[in-house]
Amino acid sequence: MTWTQQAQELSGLEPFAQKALSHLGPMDVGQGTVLFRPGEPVQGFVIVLSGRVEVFLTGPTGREILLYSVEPGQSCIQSTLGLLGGEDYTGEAITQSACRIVVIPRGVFADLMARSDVFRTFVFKAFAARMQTMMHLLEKVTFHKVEARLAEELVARAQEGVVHATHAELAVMIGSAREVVSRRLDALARQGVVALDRGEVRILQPQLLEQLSQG
Amino acid sequence: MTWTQQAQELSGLEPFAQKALSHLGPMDVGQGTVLFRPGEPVQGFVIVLSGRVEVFLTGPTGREILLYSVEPGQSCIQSTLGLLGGEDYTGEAITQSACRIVVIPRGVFADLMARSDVFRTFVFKAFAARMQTMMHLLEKVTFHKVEARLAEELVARAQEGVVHATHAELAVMIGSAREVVSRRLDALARQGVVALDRGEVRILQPQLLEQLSQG
DNA sequence: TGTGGACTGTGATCAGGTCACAGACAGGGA
DNA sequence: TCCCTGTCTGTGACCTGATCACAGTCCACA
Repeated sequence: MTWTQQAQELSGLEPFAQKALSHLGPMDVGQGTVLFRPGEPVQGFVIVLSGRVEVFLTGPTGREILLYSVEPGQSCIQSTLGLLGGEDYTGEAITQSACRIVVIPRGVFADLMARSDVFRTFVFKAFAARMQTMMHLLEKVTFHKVEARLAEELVARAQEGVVHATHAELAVMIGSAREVVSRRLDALARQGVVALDRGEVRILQPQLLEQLSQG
Repeated sequence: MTWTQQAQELSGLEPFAQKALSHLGPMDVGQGTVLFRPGEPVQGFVIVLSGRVEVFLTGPTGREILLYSVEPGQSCIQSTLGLLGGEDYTGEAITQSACRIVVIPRGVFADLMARSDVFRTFVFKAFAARMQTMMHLLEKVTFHKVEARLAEELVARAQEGVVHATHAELAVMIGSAREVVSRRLDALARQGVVALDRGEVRILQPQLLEQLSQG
């Protein structure tokens, strides 16, 4: 079985497309690897088979915001921008865990876009989804308060009622500053909504948090 | 001559695609018309032949931010999101002047995407460009100061050294509040960088403004 | 045991968003 | 001509959030 079967959305690929892709070997990259940086020319279209890649935008002061994370079976749409418009990356992609990825070079990408319905749909849907995500992110950053964004992020990231992340990491996720997150968390803790520990936030009142995330 | 020749990027369309599109009549809409609102289902793919359409994001408090404006020959990519991912609009599109537009319905759109290289490239490039714009917007709103954003906008909007816009309109363009813009403009005026009048800003020192826009 | 590095807490300061309201100006009607 | 109304602009007060400058605090590892 080739790697194309690992990505559900690509498992229905036409035989000729399967063949074109089967030549490309998946590559393994360790945690913390920088897949691309702002300003770099685009190498190819990236698909993540396992692990997770996070894409950040970095401001001139060094502050960062998480644009989106790429889960297994998804593609890193940033790379498409360059392939289509010829523009360089604006974001920075870092593997959040050890990852297995496939890089589809320009030529193969263009060919498949022209000939494979399945591949084209895959790319387009991913594109549309990311665009939607970006719009929502913009909306949140522009109009929502830090408290609401933080509450939403905590709810979203919780696994069995616990979020494993430092205040600095949470700040990046919601596009704020570490100190601000610390103070907000402190306030939430004093209200008994969460309990704090080094590197983790335990959610005590999920429904209240949910409510706060609405604004 | 059909309307497809009016949009440069579409003038090289394959004959069969030309034919498919020629059935669609352009329609004229007056200034201030709302083409779509957040939450509405997507009707089709919109191309602007003449005039200008502006797409806004509106916050719960009523504050707005200009996402992008659609110039003649460009398409409104918002509409593609729905056609691909099935999601509703999140933005609001308003004609900024009297416009002539074409709406390509779902079926025709899907067909052309599959069969016409030129059309597909057109859509994709537009998609990539908007995505890039959105990234830059997000970057500006998140990391840049109001002064820099305002300066940039003034430089970009100036026609013969004059920007015709109210403070409230400028605020929407840069995603800030009217009062803040008023105060900033006031400061710039006191420094002799601009001169203010009801509904217009005259730029006195463009090079200084340019400099401010860098941060 | 202590030491460096990562994580968290805290006060001060400034930019910017929001509210409330006061003028200022333009155009139209009496 | 004068008033009236709606739009545009100016201003003070107040609060949130970003930034800076530290001071603790905890952990891992030598």
